Amino acid sequence: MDGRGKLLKSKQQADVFGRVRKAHQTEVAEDYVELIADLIAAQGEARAADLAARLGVSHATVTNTVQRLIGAGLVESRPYRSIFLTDAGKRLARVVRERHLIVRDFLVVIGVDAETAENDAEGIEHHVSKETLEAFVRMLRKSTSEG
Amino acid sequence: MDGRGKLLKSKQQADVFGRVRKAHQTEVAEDYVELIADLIAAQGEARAADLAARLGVSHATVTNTVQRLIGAGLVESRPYRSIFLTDAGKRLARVVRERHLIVRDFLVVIGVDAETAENDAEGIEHHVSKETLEAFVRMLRKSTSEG
DNA sequence: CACAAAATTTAACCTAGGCTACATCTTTTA
DNA sequence: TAAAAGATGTAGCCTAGGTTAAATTTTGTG
Repeated sequence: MDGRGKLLKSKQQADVFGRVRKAHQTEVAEDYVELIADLIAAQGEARAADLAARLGVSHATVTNTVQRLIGAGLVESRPYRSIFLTDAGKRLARVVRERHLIVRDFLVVIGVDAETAENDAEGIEHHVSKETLEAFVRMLRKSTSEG
Repeated sequence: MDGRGKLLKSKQQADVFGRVRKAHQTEVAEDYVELIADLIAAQGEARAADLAARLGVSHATVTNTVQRLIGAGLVESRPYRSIFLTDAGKRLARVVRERHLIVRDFLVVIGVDAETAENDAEGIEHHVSKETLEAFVRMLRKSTSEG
């Protein structure tokens, strides 16, 4: 417990915050794509109304965001029709889903209850680097081989 | 590895996303307050220019945000003078700093290198619930008593 | 002490991501 | 099949958090 030690250099610290800001910009895209994939898997299609209900936002907000995701090449949709993932969207969804499950299962393994793990994973997952995710996987494997 | 199982109920899932959105709104406040406290501790005062350099944003952005934090009762400042924390701001800074250190040290303990731990902690810390933080502390204690 | 440099404020603008209200299209059903 | 219900789109608005450029205040120095 040595505390934080000396301050980082300004530029270094600015890079850290910059990365976090950048992560924020991708979070919404990741959440939508993940949710669209889940809905398609569970119900055969993803409707804007379902997304709105599950995200807890208005359908107008969903329309806005879906337009941006179309622009980003992650999603396809024709007026008044349901929403599909492009190949890029499907790839992203797969990555996001795997990461989500790893974070959630990791939290459970260290003693967090299942519901809290699900909740916290939703916020944490977007900020977990490749290295940290690998550390999570190692812990998961260890717990499996032990228990 | 059972996957995610059935979909959550819409309302339940909306609550999860709602919590994450709410966390986002507090992140900037937490980052500023934490940084202001660090700067005061290290340099005796917190200037807008320092905040801007360390956050990697323009000084105009800092001015905007500081105005909002003043409105939120976390920060005090007179025109052209440096920035201080209110009592509420100091309390928040203490909580945020402790949580940050726990997350960072926890990541190190599970095998993440120090620099990545510092980077990821900055993003993760805002999304860690009390329960998960307690699980982190337990792991930290275990590693201390073991190693 | 005046003036240049540095810091801060202000103004005008942008995007993301929210909202409500209203218009329009689709689907269901009487 | 026509009207009601439900889903989607559109318009106009808001806040947070960014930007650059120009104005102002403070500070440091010749």
